Amino acid sequence: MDKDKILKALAHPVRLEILNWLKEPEAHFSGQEHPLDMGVCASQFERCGLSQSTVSAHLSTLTQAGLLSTRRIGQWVFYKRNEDTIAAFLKQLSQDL
Amino acid sequence: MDKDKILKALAHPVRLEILNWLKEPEAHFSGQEHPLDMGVCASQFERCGLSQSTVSAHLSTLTQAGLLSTRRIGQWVFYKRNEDTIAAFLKQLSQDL
DNA sequence: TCTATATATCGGATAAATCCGATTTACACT
DNA sequence: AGTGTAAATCGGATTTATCCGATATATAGA
Repeated sequence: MDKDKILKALAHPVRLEILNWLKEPEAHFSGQEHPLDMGVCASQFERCGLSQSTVSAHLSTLTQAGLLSTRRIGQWVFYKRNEDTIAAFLKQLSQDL
Repeated sequence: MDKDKILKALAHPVRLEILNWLKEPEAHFSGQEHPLDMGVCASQFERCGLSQSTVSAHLSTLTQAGLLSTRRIGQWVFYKRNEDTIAAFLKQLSQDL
């Protein structure tokens, strides 16, 4: 749990938005072809208005920070929030900050 | 309370360190000439190893984000944590994140 | 008013982050 | 093997952040 890395990952509005969308996948990604319990497909996040490569980089930043977990199924990669890490981070921040 | 601004302000280890030092001024700034209940004098933070101008900029970033409050007394500027904003930020982050 | 000290701001160099289009890699299906 | 789709990576342009030394501003006191 790298606090500095997580804080850097959170310091961008689009990445915050992605995390926020993933709190309620049903509310934001109901149109997805695949069942939502697999996670949300990477391409779905291009709705933020950025290019595929940029979105991929943001997803990577969040994943590297431990905030998202990924699962490849076939040619797709599905993303979910890593609630354990998020909770641990919030707990530590509440103590440290 | 600008959450994005605060997250950006927290995304630097030196600024986190400054906030951390200010949690216990007695423990870290006992050598200060002025009474600590005024706050901690700006120059004290140069112990992070950065130049005066850079430290001033970091303090400004934290202040602009609302995380620090300042008080000028004579030629000195004293800094304190703004616990209200910090608590409000943590509360909102716990809800939003 | 002159000098000394503390802090803020300016100018500019370097480093890091952000973004895109193009390419590569990974996988599925003929 | 060959094609199609999804995602990651590369190369490079632009922007933003970080940092310093030098200068400007603010205050204190002789």
